[in-house]
Amino acid sequence: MNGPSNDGARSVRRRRIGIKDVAKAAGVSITTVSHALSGKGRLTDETRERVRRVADDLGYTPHPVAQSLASGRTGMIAVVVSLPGNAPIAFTQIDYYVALINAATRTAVGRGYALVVAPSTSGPATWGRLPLDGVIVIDPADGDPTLPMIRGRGVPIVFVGRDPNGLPDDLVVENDRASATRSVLDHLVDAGARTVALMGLRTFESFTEDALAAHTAWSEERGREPLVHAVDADSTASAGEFRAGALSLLASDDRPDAVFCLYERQAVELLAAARETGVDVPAEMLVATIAEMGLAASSHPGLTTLELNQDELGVAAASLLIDRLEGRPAASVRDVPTTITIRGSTRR
Amino acid sequence: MNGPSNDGARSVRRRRIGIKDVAKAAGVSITTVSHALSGKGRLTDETRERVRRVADDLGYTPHPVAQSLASGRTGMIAVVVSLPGNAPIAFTQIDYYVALINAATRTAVGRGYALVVAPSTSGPATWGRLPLDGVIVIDPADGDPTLPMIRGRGVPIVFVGRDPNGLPDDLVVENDRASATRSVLDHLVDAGARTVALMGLRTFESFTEDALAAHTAWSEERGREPLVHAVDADSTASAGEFRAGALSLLASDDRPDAVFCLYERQAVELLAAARETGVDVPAEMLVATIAEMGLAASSHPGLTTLELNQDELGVAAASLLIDRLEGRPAASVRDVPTTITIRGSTRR
DNA sequence: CCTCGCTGCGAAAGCGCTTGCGCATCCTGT
DNA sequence: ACAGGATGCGCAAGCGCTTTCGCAGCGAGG
Repeated sequence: MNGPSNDGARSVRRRRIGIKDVAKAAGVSITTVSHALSGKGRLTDETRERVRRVADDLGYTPHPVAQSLASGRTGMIAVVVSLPGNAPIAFTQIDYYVALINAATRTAVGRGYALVVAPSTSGPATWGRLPLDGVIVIDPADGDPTLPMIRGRGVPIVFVGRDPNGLPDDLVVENDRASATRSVLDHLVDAGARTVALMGLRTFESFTEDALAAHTAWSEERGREPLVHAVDADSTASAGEFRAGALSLLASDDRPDAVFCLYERQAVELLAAARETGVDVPAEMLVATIAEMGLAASSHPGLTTLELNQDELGVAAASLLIDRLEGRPAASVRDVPTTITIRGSTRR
Repeated sequence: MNGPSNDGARSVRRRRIGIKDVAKAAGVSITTVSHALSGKGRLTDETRERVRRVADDLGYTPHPVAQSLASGRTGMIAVVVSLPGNAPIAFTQIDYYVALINAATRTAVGRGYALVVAPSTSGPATWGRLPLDGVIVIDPADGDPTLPMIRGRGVPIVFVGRDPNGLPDDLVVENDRASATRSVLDHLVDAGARTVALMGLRTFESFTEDALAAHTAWSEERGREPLVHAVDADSTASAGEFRAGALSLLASDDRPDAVFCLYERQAVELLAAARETGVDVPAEMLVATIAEMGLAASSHPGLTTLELNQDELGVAAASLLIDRLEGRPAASVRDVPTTITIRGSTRR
């Protein structure tokens, strides 16, 4: 912590030391300095090493902005969660997003990129200024006003989950929702269910739509009427709305004996509502949901969950984007497998 | 969305349109375009307006990197939470940080800056590349290896909470912890407490130290031995460690009849431990803590909390930094008041 | 009629780096 | 001994903007 201090008069503001200073000190050209530090060019190991040492001694760090302008690459990628701004819950509260972003961050840093998290509510002030090589958009929502801004940047984008209004050649990382949904429904039947309902939200995201379609097809294959109970709200739904939806399901005439909730908070409220109205889970009703918030393990009974494998999604998204940035060929769509974690809510 | 498409061969990758294109299209020099768009220089309103329209029509957006290099300002500030990397809990889980950062983001964006959140674990890859005008460091921790890196950038820094190893002229936004601590202790006495203990952690942060000192002084003024019960862990403590500390406090010979916990999770565990060992809160023991995680309102009984007013801290931090960046004179330290929210845990 | 100040605009010099290419020098094979 | 390639390094042209400064043109004051 005791840097150089014998710099004569107390420096009003010491000029940043640049590549020219290093060149002068090492007695070489700036080209050579640049090459020495970047590992490019043709230099003897001795020169390379000497330049590096001089640079270190001087405490030289390249000016990132100049570097970016000259090279055309910034080494920065942004990740944004496309949640409605008025959501009663920030994406930081949702384990699913946090884990996914952490995994993406580790991957990006490991490959020499910095990853910044942009607030979902960022406007042009952010999207216009950020010097980005690429963007990861998580759960692109229909009608999100920031999506056109991001697309307008003209940088490569990887979507985690398909953009409902996207182009066919978008780069996408996602789960195979159809088969994931079917695997849950199958599990419920295996666990003894006769009628399996799907609980979602009225305003469908692409995600919800896929699950719905899969449920419909699955039901029809079994010659059953698809039983869907959609709560009248979008994904910004409050606990109260979920609770009301749960109570209405429990009170309905054709109450199903198994429910697959597409939202974890929905399942939690269903559990609470069931306890309140004296419906026993899992004896009278099986409940499964998708792991999002990390609430499933600690609810009573524990909730069987469909795991989307966020870590793998995050790694895949970052890898796909960086491969693309570096011109490496890669498939434009990557499917990440899902798994089911069985807990008390579907164990009789 | 239907840009010019008569560019001969199908554009392999359409060249970004730059200031030169706008200048050509508007029949002026690039200087004039720059001036027109930035509102500087001497131009007739008519020219200004015309250039703006042309720029819009062409869909021109200035290249942020070039802009930064030329102007020397990037319009970006970073915020980082200085939490140990091995913390069992991410800062995104802590309401206090999330609210603070949100407030800072709103303030920054409102003043034309983009604010990026850097992972606390970021290394040189991030800190070297990010083109930053300034940094906000939240809760600088003693020995955090990223702090020197950030200081090394040479950009202005605002600390939320004082850096234990900081310089006297650091820009700091903080609460007056001494008086805040005293106000809580006073409240506990008002609520009927006779002996008030302070529960903290063995490895002290500057925050903890201030509270400790205040508690000691306060106790001595009342002619009492200061009762401190420090849990043997740092702020990365797990629930189990907090629980063990709580049990040991409850079992001690000179069990206090009021406790001020410096960490909210600590208070939650104390409540649980008290229930378990048959100590009634608030009848036999009053408990107060600092609002961090948003758990206080929903515990049983509700926890009386000291509110640090995160929103105001965030706004103040961003404002202070930006004032400094823009050369506006400002005090280097800003105190944000605290408030106490009284709940069941101190209401007899 | 000449000077002066003001107005509207553009030329050009950077900002601090990266990189294509050219120029010596040296080594190798014949 | 000499051509030809390999090697080590530097020149200079950018990257796309901002900003200083200078240059005309013009109206007004003396």
